[in-house]
Amino acid sequence: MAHNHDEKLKIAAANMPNDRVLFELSDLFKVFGDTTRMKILFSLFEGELCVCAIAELLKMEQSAVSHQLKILKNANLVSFRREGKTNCYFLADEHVKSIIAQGLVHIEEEI
Amino acid sequence: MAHNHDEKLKIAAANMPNDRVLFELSDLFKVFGDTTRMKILFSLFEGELCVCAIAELLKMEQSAVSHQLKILKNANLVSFRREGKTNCYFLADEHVKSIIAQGLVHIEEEI
DNA sequence: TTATCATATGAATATACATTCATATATTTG
DNA sequence: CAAATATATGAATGTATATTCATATGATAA
Repeated sequence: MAHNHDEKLKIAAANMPNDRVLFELSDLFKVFGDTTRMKILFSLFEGELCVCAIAELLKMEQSAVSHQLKILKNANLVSFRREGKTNCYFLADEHVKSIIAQGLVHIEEEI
Repeated sequence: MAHNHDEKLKIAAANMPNDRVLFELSDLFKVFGDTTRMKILFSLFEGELCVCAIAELLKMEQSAVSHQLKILKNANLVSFRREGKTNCYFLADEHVKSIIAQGLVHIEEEI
């Protein structure tokens, strides 16, 4: 036990969210932390798209896109509706854009 | 080439950010996507802390904390100042809180 | 029903990464 | 200077995960 910082530690500890919140928060951001998923989200900014359209746009295999869409769906970032043989995916709500917008502000401020 | 979705694809493609932005964005969110780093960020919400204080608070090895602080520093989420033998880390700017706040809004809205 | 199209999914693989361990660096104190 | 303290860092390891491949499911059309 080296130098003392009990006061500051108490304050920091008192303001630390519980584990559930910490896990859910980092799990949420983890979903944004992948280029493929980020591309998928941006592709849905202007409206819904079916899986094969996304795959064509990103030049990726349909399977890979489906796997990532599942992750996005589990995180409540996208939803979909069935239309005949296709599944049309769309952004689940406006938070998605808000969160990305905050990220954009940050990266655009680096000199 | 199955059914047609050229119109929607054009719109989506036109609004897709360039690769640099996509990479920087997902790289930024990736940094938030880890429980340890999230804890470190929250521990700095009320003010600066030295490395050993963070390690003590999180009950983690100093080395692990240092490694994660480096990642946070590279992402411009934290800065530090030298004070004698210790390094005092603090949040780099208010974006950090804004981004986390947006994430909190999202996870708290799940029913 | 059979064939086709659109999507989902399990298993396998390759890569990314968080933590640990050992050690290096830097500052202060004796 | 040597010893102690605070931190940083490279290498190794184990785990998480993105993609691919093969295949299953589900809907429509012939």
